[in-house]
Amino acid sequence: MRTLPRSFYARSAVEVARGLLGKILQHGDARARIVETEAYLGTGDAAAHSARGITPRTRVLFGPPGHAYVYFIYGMHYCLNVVAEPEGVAGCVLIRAVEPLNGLAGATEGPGKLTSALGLTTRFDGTDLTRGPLRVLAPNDAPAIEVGVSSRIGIRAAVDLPLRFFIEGNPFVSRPSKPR
DNA sequence: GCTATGATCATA
DNA sequence: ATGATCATAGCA
Repeated sequence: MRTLPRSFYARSAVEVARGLLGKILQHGDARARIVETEAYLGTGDAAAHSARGITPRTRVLFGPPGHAYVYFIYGMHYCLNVVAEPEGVAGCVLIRAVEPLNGLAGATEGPGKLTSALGLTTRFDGTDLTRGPLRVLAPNDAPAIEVGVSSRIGIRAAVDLPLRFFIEGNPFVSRPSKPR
């Protein structure tokens, strides 16, 4: 299996979100298939962390693509994102659900759950996904995938934008069809 | 410095 | 509907 090159990430958040479906998320020996993602745009997206400019937390969103953006939320959960767009342009993809392949304990459907199962914390914030222990790989035998689209989950702003992507029919998708 | 709030999840 | 539980951001 081949590690995705940085050029894969240097595209729009929407393209990266779709492209990430079916790819393999690897942390050490643990591997899982990405089955659900959400795109967050750098500009014109009130729901994105980057919407109000660069802060110490969001600076990685404006940096080079192919890096991890991990943040802590609700006092309990970590969320894993992948930085997209060329350097200088904000934009990221939230990994919402993965399908466990090996070396994984616990549920992985839902952003808080998968980071818990993979052992991801803010320690991985800003790490390079093209090298190091946390990577995204392209499977050798890419199965045919039907991509479903819906509005994003768990946000207040820009609820109507169709920026959530998932593998149609995959049982590990956190929410089968259209949310509220 | 202080405080409101949130890209969640499990439970009732 | 609510609670667990805390980093971040915005303001003073």
